[in-house]
Amino acid sequence: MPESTITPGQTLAKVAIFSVLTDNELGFLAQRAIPRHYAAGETVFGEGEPCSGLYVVEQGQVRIFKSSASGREQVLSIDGPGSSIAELPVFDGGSYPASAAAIGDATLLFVSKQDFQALCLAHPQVALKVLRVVGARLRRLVGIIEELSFTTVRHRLASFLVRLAQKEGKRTAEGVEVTVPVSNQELASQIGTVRELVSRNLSRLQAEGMIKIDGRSVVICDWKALEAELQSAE
Amino acid sequence: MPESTITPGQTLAKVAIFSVLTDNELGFLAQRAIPRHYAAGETVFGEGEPCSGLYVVEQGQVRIFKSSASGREQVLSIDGPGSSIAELPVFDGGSYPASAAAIGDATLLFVSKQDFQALCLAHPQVALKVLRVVGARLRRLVGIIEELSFTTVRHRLASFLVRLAQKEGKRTAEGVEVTVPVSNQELASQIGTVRELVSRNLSRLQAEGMIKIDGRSVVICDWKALEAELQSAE
DNA sequence: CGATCGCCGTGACAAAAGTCATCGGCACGC
DNA sequence: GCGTGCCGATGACTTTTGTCACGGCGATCG
Repeated sequence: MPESTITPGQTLAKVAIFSVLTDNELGFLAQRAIPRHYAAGETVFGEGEPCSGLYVVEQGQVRIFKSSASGREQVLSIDGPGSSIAELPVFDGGSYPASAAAIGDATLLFVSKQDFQALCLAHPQVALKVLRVVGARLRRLVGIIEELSFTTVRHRLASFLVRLAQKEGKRTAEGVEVTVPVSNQELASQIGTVRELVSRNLSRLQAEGMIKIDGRSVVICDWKALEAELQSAE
Repeated sequence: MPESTITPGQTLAKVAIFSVLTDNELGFLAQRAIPRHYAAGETVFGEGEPCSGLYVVEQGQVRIFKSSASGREQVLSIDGPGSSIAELPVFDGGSYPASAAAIGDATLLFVSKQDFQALCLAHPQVALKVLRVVGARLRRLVGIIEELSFTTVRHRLASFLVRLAQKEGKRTAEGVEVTVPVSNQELASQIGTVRELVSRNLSRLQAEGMIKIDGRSVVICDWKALEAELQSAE
C-alpha cells in the first residue's frame, strides 16, 4: 500500500500555487486540508454544485468534464498529482462550471474556501501563483475552442497522436510507437466527438498508411504525412 | 468630440479589478497608464505576440478572437468600457493566446506588465479581484466549448436570439423584437460557423414560423418554440 | 462453462456542416 | 452615374458528423 508513504504535507509542497509558502505555513495548511479518497470513476463534484473549496491531487488522476443531456461528455482537463483543481470558482463565488471525477482510485486534499481565501490575503504571492496556473488553464481552454471550431475529428485525432508521440513516443524500426492510454470512448470525449468516429478515423489513417494499430499501441509509420495533416486547413 | 470629456482616471475607477484602490492610488495608476486610440477594425494585439501589458477599455468595444489559417474567426469575447483585457497573460509570462481588435473606433488604456505586477504585490486585493474577473472569463470559455461540442448551429443561433431578447428585447404585438447588432458574417464568427449557415438557419427558423426577419430586426413570434429548441438534445 | 459486460469495428443511413458560385440590393466615393 | 465593395439569400454539391444496429472479441464472475 504505497499510499501510506505520502503525507499531505509532502503533496502540498509540490503544488505550484503553494510553492511560495514556508515549511511552517505548509504545515499549517496541511493540518487544515482534509484528505478524501475516491474510488475509480467516483464523482468529486458535479457541475452546478456550489463551490465549497478547492482540491489538490495527491494520488491518481482527475478528469474535469462537461456532460450533455444526451450523454456525451467533453473533457476539459486531466490533472495528476500536484495539480490543484477548482481554484477559480473559489473566488467568484459561483458554482463549479464543470464536473470532476476520479479516473482510477485517487486521493485528493480538500482545502476549504475560507482557508484558501485567508491564505491568499496573508500571502499575496499565492494569489499571483494562482493567476499563473489559471493562465495555463485558460490557454488550454482556448486551444480546445480553436480545435472544436476550426478542425475536423480527423485533424484532432492526428493532433492527439502527435502530441502523445512527442511526450512519450518510442523510436522503433517501423516508426514512432505510442501507447494510447485510454479507450476509444474516452478518446472521443477528449477530442469532442463520439466513439464510432474515433474508430473510423483511426482505421482510415491506418488504411492510408500513416499509422499501424495493434490494440492500444499505435506505430506512426509516416510521421511527415501525419504532421502534414496538422498544417492543412488549420 | 465626446472623448475629451472622459479622463483615464474616471475610466480606471470603474474597472472591476481596480475598484479596491483609493483615489490616490488610482491617480498614480492613471498617470502611468497610456491612452491609445484605435480606428475601427484596427488590431490591438495579435495572437502569439509577447505580452507587454494589459488594456482597459475606455471607449468603444474590443473583439477578442482566434483566427484559422483558412480565414475563419472564432470570437471568444467582446468587451466594452470598464472591462480589462489580457490581464491573464501578464502573469504567466506567455504570449497573448488570441488576437484583439477594436470594433468601432475605440480608446484603450495600456498598463504595462511591470506596473501591474507591482500593483498586485502592493495591493493583494487587486489580485483577488483579477481572479474574480478571470473566473467569469473562464466560465464563458467553458460555455463556448459546451456549445461547440454538443450543439448544432441551429441551436446556437436560437440560443443567441434568446439571450439577446432577454437582454434588450422589446415586447410588441407580434412578439418580442430584437435588433441583431452585427452582420451575419460576424454572427457566424461568434457562434462558431460560417456566414452561409447563419443565413440558411435563420431562414429556416423563419419558414417554421418561429421568427420574422426584416433586415437586422428579428421578431420572435413563437417564443415557446424557440425556447424548446434550447432544451432538445442539449 | 456459460452468461454477461465492456470495448471495438463496421455497415447503412440521416442529418448537419461546409464549399463554391451566383444573384440582387444598397451605400459610398469618384 | 457608375464602378466597387459589403451584405444577404440561395441553389447545388461534397464532406463530415452523428446515430442505430449488429457482430465479434476477451475478461470476469457466478
